[in-house]
Amino acid sequence: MSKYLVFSAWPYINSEPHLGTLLHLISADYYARFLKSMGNDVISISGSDEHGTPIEVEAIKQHKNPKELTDEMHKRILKILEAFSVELDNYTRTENETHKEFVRDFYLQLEKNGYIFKQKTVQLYCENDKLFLPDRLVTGKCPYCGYEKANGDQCDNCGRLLEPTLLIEPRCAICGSKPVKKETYHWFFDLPKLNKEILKYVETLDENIKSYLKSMLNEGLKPRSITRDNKWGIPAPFEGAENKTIYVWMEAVLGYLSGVIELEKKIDKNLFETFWLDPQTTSVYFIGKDNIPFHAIILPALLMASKKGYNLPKKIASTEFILFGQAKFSKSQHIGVWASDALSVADGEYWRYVILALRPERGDSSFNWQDFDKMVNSDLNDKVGNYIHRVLTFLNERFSGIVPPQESFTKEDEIFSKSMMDIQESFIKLNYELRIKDAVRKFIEAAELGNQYFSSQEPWNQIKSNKARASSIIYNAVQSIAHINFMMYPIMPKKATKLASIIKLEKIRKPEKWEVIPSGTKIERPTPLFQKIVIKY
RNA sequence: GCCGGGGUAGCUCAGCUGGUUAGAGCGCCAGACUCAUAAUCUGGAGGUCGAGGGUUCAAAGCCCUCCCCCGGCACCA
Repeated sequence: MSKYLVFSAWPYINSEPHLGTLLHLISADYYARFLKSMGNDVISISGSDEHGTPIEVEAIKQHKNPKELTDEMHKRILKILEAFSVELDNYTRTENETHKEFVRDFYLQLEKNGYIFKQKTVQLYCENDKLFLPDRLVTGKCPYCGYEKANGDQCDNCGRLLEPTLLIEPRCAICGSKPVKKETYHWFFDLPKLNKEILKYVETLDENIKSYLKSMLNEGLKPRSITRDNKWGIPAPFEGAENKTIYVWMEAVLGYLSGVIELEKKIDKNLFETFWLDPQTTSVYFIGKDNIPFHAIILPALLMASKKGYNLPKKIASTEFILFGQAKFSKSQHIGVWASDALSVADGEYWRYVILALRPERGDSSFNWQDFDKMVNSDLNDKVGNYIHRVLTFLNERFSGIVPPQESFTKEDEIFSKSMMDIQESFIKLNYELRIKDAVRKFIEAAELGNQYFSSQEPWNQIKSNKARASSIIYNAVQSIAHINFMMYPIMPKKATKLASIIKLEKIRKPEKWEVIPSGTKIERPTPLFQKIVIKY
């Protein structure tokens, strides 16, 4: 038994999450469940990331104050997570008091340790909206190509990187008025001071993570600003920073720590020290590739600078993007699948399977409705669902639902049970290697194997002439369902729990041997676990 | 521009420390079976592995050139 901290990137809740956001939450939930079913000691954490300018902007658009907006959004997310069976040990939000307090103390500690300094900067300010404008919220004419709608950070027409101050006729992207240049002070995290340690740490990470960081590390680490001039956020605790907040990114990542403290308070157990400070703990972060620099450089650097001995991220399970057909998910162009749309088409657990089976672990993967149809109706319903159903129905019809004894053990039975155990073992191994997509495939393979065995052994013929043989076949088939149930659990926990109750399993744990359900067990009459769905596309 | 990832059967992808006739799933075609939600099982067709050159006894895999797609390049979360 080992200790694990399982994290999902915190969704930024300025809008409804789409499949890409759900991917990390579902992956983390999947992984935490897998680890628990293996008997490990696991804490899983995530939460709503709710501060910062984009939320303020969204609130202005909706004529609300930011807190109202995020209260609403957080509630919506909780419902969505429930619908997708995501039950982390603590799904919280960055507005919680424990978090805010932890962040303030944390940065004061960093200041004390000499990693914070103050510097003057010039930024564009919108007097109408009373906001310092992030680069992206400034539009204007591109100085290179003359494109009228260039953003402050990049021109979408010619692709060149820009500075907002370079734009000709800059405008506030929110109200369109002309921003003014304004001097301000900001506090910076002295990243270069940790250059050596970071380089050493990065060496411990996977190759693909390293390659993402290459250009950043080659250029050398630069100080990173940690304050912002907006209102909606955690007040910066530094002297003279009264009107400033902590930059959302720099505080949201600390939620991985504060989330454990908050959980600890709720259940009154010493979790924070035993997990965050014990080097034996393995931490796993499920994030998108866009988040790699923050989790592989900034977060570890912050943890180092605190000098508290916190565990640095051990495994960063980053994924590429899920594309919608050929196109990237896009809010503005309404490309993609959003949580509530997804739920109106199919049960959240079907989506869990589809999302995990598509997990873009190597390259971008693309989603289309034809494949979705096939995955739900063929993989889930026809292969897995029908295998379970045909076996349990046969058991009910011919054996009154009582698991028969194993009266013979043929060569075929041996091959079948061994192959099933092998599949289970590789399922486990792949999961520990974080090759979740392949592990999920094993679950389907298990059902295929079951169908092959059942079809080739023909218990419906055997029962006419050789009831003892039929007994053994059904006995083996029932055992295989228990193994499939174990693999199903992290993928579709509610379905698996329902199945477990049908086959009279109290707890879903890794089966150590072939027999899980002893002869003589009375099994309920099954109802189909899955239904086909009709999709119009 | 710089860095990185990708371009493999109709579709989604695996294979990529070079080595038997390039794989899987779906789709398609044919057959088997009837316990089961017309579900399942078996077999088959189908690819000049983005283009061109090179290294090698041997390349999808290594090197060079080029084309296409995607992402990052730090105050966007």
